[in-house]
Amino acid sequence: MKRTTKKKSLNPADWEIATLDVIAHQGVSAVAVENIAKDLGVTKGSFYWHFSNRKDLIVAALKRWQEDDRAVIKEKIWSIPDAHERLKAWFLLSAQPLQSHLIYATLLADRQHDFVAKVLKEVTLERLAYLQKSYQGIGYDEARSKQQALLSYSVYVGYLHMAKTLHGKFKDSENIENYAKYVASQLIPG
Amino acid sequence: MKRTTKKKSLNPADWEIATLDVIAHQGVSAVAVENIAKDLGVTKGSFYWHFSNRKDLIVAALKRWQEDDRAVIKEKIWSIPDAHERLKAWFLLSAQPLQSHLIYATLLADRQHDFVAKVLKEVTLERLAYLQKSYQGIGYDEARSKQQALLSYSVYVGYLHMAKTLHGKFKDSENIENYAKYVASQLIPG
DNA sequence: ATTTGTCAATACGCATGCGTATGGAAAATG
DNA sequence: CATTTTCCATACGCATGCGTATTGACAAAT
Repeated sequence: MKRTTKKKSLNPADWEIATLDVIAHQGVSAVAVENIAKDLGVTKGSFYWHFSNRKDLIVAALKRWQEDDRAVIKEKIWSIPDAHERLKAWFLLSAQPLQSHLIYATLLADRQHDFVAKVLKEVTLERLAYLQKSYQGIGYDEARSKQQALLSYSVYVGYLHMAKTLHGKFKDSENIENYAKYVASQLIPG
Repeated sequence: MKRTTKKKSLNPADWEIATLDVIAHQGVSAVAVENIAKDLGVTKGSFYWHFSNRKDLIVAALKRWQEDDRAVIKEKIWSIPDAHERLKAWFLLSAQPLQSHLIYATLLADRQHDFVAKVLKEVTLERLAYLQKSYQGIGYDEARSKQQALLSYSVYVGYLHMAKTLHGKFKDSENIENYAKYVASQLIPG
């Protein structure tokens, strides 16, 4: 995955983006300084000018992911005023092949590292909170909307893994579309 | 985690069990020959007498897990004749703190290794099949029971991750019991 | 034009962890 | 008993990958 060398000089963001690419497809433990350097067309001499060590790189990359994800949710989900429609939009978004989902799925895998666990917990709680709020918006009381949010979010997480585990028996978009509709019909009343 | 030295000599099964313990709590990539040897109170000189290499050990351990899990399902789930009750029993079993679930969750994480992916796919398809069969047993047609099985199984997988990710905000068994009942009520008709 | 700052190449040290080679002790076998 | 088998310890080679040290090239500033 060589980059087109349109820029003469790298900045931290370049490294973070390349790192997220590795995380999305191979997981955190596959983040190797020298390999990413090769992807970027340089050697690690460059890396240690921009970052102090490997952990710093990963933390910075995850922060970037977290912020980007937050922005997408804000724009694509919270812009929808009606709670019912908002929930439907969320389920639809969840089934879309975005890198953000891949990253989330691999982070679930690499929880051993405490800095991963930290980000993961933050993101998860945040997402549960807005799901819960949406369910309250369609009339569920607090306790029920909490449970329902957890249930719906579990479906999301589970789906991510199913998609990876069963790839081949699953990926054709016809079925996915169907399934997404079915899930929404089961988890959103009315 | 030192073993009580009641036995003078080790066999492959001892290594496999110790390996599953590591996998359950730290993942496949944490399986290090020398560490497990230390857990068992020997050195790796012993290991390479019983196994040819690290991969063989992991594959053997996973095979053991797969067979044990199959046995549990056969005994605790398929022994129930009524499909409705059987599904309820499955949801209950899923919420129980068994090592088998931990292992499954970490395997989802360590899919990079193709031998892990292989086992994972087998087990998942098998479980989906019996879930589907149970849903057909309560009257769902084939297409619907397939989707419903996928949905229910996603909830299971998602729950495993939620439990780990949110541990602390989640673990008290009162809530888990409640949540399990709620999930069952949502995913089993009647 | 010289100096300074920015970015990168190369070479090295070092830890980890797999696999091998070899030898030894204890138990089974004759 | 002697000898073979079984099981394990020790010591080594080797690859990978992180981090450091040193040097260099090119651009911007003065």
